[in-house]
Amino acid sequence: MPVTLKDIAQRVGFSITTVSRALAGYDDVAEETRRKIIEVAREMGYYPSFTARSLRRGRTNTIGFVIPATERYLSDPFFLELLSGIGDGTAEQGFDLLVSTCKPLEPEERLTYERIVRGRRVDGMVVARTRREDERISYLVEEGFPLVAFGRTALDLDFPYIDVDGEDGVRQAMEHLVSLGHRRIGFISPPSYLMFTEHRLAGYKRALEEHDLDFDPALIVEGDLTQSSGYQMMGKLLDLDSPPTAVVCGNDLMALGAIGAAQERGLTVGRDIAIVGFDDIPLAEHAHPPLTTVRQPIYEIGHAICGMLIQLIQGDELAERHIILKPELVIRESSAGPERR
Amino acid sequence: MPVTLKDIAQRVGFSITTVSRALAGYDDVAEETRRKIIEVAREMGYYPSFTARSLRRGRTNTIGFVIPATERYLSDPFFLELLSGIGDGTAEQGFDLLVSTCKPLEPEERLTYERIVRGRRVDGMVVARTRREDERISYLVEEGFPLVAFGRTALDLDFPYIDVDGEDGVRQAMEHLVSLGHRRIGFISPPSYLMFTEHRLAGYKRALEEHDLDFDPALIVEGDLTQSSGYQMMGKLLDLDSPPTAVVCGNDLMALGAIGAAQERGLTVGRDIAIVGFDDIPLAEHAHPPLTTVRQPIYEIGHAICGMLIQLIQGDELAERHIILKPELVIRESSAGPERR
DNA sequence: CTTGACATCCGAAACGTTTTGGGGTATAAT
DNA sequence: ATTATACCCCAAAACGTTTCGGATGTCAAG
Repeated sequence: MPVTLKDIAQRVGFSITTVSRALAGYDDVAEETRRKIIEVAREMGYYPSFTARSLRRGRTNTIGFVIPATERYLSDPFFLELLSGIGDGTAEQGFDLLVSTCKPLEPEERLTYERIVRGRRVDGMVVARTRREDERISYLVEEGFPLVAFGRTALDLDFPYIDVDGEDGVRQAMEHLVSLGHRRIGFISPPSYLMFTEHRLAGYKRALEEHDLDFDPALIVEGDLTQSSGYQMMGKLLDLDSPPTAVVCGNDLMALGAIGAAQERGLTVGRDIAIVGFDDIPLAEHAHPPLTTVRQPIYEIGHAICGMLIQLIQGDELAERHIILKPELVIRESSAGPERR
Repeated sequence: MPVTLKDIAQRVGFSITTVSRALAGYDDVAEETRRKIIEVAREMGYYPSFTARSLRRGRTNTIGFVIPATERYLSDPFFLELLSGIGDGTAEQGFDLLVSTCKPLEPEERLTYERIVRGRRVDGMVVARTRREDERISYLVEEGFPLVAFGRTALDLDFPYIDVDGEDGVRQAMEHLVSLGHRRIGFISPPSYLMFTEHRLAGYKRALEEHDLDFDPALIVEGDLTQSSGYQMMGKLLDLDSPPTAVVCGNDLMALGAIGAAQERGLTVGRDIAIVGFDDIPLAEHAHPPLTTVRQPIYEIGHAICGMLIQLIQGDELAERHIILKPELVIRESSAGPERR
């Protein structure tokens, strides 16, 4: 029972074409007629049918985003912040956002993408948490489907992305720790299949080299980006015969877990041990102690990705197809020198 | 250039109708023909057009969810968990999920709903964080649009919802604190326009009465559900001439902020002061100290809401239109008696 | 009086699917 | 030989837009 163009046409006594063109603002309809049509349309509560319009135009004005949910209880605020950046970006341009969640790396992930892409459900996709060999990206590129990614890959494919220079970020964190006097610095790494792991690890290693510090494999442990894995991995590091005096974590959530583990062993974080995160999620600032971390502007990146994607969809050329942002070290109280001990 | 039924029809030499019916599994097409059609369809990579199908069927197989984002940097893991519950629920039933974010209470919120509902963009809506006079719900009910809410309202309207018994939850928390020996208990309230605030506050007041404790308005402060407001409000409580020995918070995020504020003043949470949250987000368990909180099964509720909504959309009757779940108090280390001081 | 220009309007096709209401052709029953 | 009965197939309409290519009427210029 929704009102259609036909209903309006009948009521005003003009054709469907004229009604459509009047509402669309074409200049080949008389002012008088347009006024009348607009009035009746409003009066009858007309609202164009999204599906009919999409079918005709061959565009859905919708973009898709599949959240790679590693756990059942998706908890990383990273995604929420990214989501709100993307959401605001789409809304501003009159687009909608289709969201799915899907476990990464599983065959069902491919099916999710196929369903969305092949069904022409959306006009473009956002891909986040890129992987070294990212099947999602190779699939989309192969299909010639518009996408913009948050992150790079190791693939030899050209696709538009925004990324943060993780190597530089971790290097900054390391500089900071070294300047505080730390010599044994641990690293709680993200899963190795993720592309940014490689960058962050490279930053860690480069900083060691630059300061002539030994590389000790025992100081590198791999978590899965959850708080509880940060907690566990920190436990492992602290149980070493010669534990680190500072630890850099692959993301803030793991850093929060690491803080918990350290505190549980009676250590005062920021005095007895330094802990640094990555992301600067809202929780970091208000953690206890406030977390020193490498800030990446997640919301802004989501917003910018949206802008690029919509440009692509509209057939425009992108001014920059590859954007790499420098992150910023935010020093708070979770990091301090070992000498205070 | 996507493959359509027409393309297949041309290739196999049957009509579009027959191709459609073969693929849809009707029994009035010969086995031999069906085999052939299915084979060719797969070979050509046929995938039905979502828009065409939606237009014809008058259904989009999509449900909508507008996240009421109070801040720019949406950070409450509550929504992420709810989102994954809803997302999994929709995916399981072959539905899609359309997500928007919108500041609550602003006129633009109404427009967002209108755009989605009037454009017949989705088949039903999920409404979360219900308010006392919830304009979103009155609008949807008025339009006769399918919805299921997470939470009740003060409106005299019948609509399906799932809610958690917040009064009972806070009462349980209070029982726990009183049994530990606390007599001055503070309450960091959620914003008063939210419906669940009323319930949780009622639980607080009822517990006071049941234990003949004085009601002191100074012990009630109102936050906005963010961590930083929890931090600020806790500061206010601790600055009182006679500060509380225990504090119940309207949600976990505020509780985490409250913990930070207490610790900053040199208090050991769980010994010098007891703090209790509400929600049991993943962060709560791994907080330092682990947070005593009232658990509501957010993911499961999201999942169940989805199930109800899809039933409604399919025209089925709901077994239960109003579900109220009892929450469960999870006792961890952030709460202990005042006597240890 | 014809021509052209301009201002308004509209029929019909198209987007890709689903469904309705048959139609044709065998084979089996009468 | 006729009728019934499966069985298999299809044309056409419909969902609600947008757009292409005119059609019509008016009026001024030639």
